[in-house]
Amino acid sequence: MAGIKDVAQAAGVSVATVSRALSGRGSVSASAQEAVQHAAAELGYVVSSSASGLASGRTRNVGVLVPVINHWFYACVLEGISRRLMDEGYDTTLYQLTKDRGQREKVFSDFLLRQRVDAVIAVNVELNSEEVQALHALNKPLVGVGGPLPGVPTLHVDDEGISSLATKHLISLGHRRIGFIGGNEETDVDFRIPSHRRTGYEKALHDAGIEVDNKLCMGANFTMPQAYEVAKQLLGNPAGHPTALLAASDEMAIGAILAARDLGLIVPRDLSVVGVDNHDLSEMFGLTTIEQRPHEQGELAVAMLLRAIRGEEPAHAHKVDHRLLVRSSTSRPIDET
Amino acid sequence: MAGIKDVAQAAGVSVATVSRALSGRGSVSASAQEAVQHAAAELGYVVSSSASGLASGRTRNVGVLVPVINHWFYACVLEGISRRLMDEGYDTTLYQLTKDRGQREKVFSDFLLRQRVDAVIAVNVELNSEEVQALHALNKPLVGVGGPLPGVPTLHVDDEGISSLATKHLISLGHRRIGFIGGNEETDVDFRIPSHRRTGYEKALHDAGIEVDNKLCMGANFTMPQAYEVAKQLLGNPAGHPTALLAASDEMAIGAILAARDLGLIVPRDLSVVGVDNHDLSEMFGLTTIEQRPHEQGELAVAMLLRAIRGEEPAHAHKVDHRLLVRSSTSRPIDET
DNA sequence: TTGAAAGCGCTAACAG
DNA sequence: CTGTTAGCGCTTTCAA
Repeated sequence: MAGIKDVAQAAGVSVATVSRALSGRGSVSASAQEAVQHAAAELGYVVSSSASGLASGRTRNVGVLVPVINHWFYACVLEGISRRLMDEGYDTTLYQLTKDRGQREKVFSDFLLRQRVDAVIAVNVELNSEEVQALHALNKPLVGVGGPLPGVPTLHVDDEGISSLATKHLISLGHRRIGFIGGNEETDVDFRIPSHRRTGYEKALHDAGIEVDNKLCMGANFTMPQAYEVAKQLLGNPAGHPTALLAASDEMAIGAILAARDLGLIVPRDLSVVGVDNHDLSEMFGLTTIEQRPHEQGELAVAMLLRAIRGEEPAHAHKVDHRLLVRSSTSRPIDET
Repeated sequence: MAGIKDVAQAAGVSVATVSRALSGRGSVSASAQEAVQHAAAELGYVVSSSASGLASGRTRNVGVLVPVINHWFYACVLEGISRRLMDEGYDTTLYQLTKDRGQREKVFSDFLLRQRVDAVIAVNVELNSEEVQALHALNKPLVGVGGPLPGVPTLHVDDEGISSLATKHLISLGHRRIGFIGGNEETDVDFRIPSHRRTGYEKALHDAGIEVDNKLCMGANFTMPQAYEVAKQLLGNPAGHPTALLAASDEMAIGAILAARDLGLIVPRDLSVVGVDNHDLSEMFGLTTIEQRPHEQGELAVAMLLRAIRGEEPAHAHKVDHRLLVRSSTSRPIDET
């Protein structure tokens, strides 16, 4: 392993100049710059992150906190984050937080605080103020994705606006009996995303003078299989089923479509379905949905973080755009006159 | 930030003793051990990974190379890896390799070589011998998941055996015209997993004295939507369709089931379908499949790596078990006598 | 713009 | 079992 000294020697300059030339900090003459670059390439020299980190306090590494990886949203955000970070020459260190309190404390005390990272991105993990404080005290910038964190710049979609928009789409088509498949306690722990989505749904109904019917609202765990089960109950009700259904995620919406099919209902003739996400599978099912772009959210989070790391004006909480994508799973309800 | 000196002072011992007590290397009296532990907890002391890494050459960090994250298999493997690594006190640093050659070289020259990691796990990325050499030269243990790497301990399922088993299952039910949905050039780049799966399928047919019919073999990109399209072509053929279908992944198998349904075919009456994976969605579709457990593969890979890091006898290439899970998507073919 | 030199915080001989 | 001390390889004053 070539060290900085070897490069200095080969380039005929001091180690200080090599350091400056390679890091871009401090000024270096064009000739020295060139010589160093050349020598470094020749020797295959790469700075040691430990040594550089120890001396400078900067690690060029960002910690990313996620609750799960095997889930469309998180995987996409993660891809966006790691891609952008790599472009900027940063490493991505992954911390998967489980429900286990002990493990979570350990992540904070043993992992994050061991100074391996310059900054942290929390994806849908609700940090308590102590945790936020701890990072703050270490002067580690923190950006949140997916839910507002007190005093932390955060990136998130407008969950209420999303479900309100979806509901309005159905109402504007003429639907009055609109069902809702949201989250359950289990999925509502961190940011109450399901709750917010339900609120938007209810608001839109209210605004249209439609009463909320709790019997039309079901909870599931954001997976296709569970939404399938739940939708079957909703749609199989002999007292009559809703003419439209809003699901808090595309995967659940697809589960509902499959449930409808298995009951012999034609979508959208007998049932309109709207989801949220614009998941990779939604096009295949002709699913009308509200698009959110998790990759972009990840990339934006990195951009915000870099500003903070570089000490530029801190970006503030920030809503991510969403838009209605109308496909073939929604239409006017059957005229029952 | 409390440093090792503060702890030493508080515990009334030398920094060397603190280091020994906290790292478990070298012997420390019970009383000193206790005093150090106490002082460290009191002061909220955590070793600086940069300083420790610089002094010892060990970083307690493992680099993981993956081609994508947003895919069931990779996400599961990643979850398994990061969970086990965290249990062992290691961090997980993620490197997402794109097809871009330049970026890939950069990962090697700039990222891995900057000594941030103690070892590397490559998940379905085919490293060339130079890359393997580079890691070897740096004395960084390397473990592969998902494909044999020359001279590298690797964990992988027996792709040929898997598809052979699946095919035999169909043959034993009485099927003779068995279609196959495999990968395409795009998905075959790294380890030719699709090719191996096709080979197993063909072998099983041969063994049963059935000729391979290329018209029954289609390629797709391992996604549900594309498999849906491809299956439609296969099943819609007016000259007659196969009575059974083997897909190289569960997602593709589900795409085929949906295609069959949309053509009015009943699974398994008119068409038996087998997949590979035991994906989260497979149960919901009653899909008969060959199970592979990616979480376990990730965990096993970590175990192998830790042996190498600790200098124990190197684990060798290793096949992961698979098993046939019969559900309701396969049955005897209709008796057409 | 450059070089000399003092650390960064820890580990690992080494000596006791 | 414990303390002393010399680095680990770089960054960053400081002075030139």
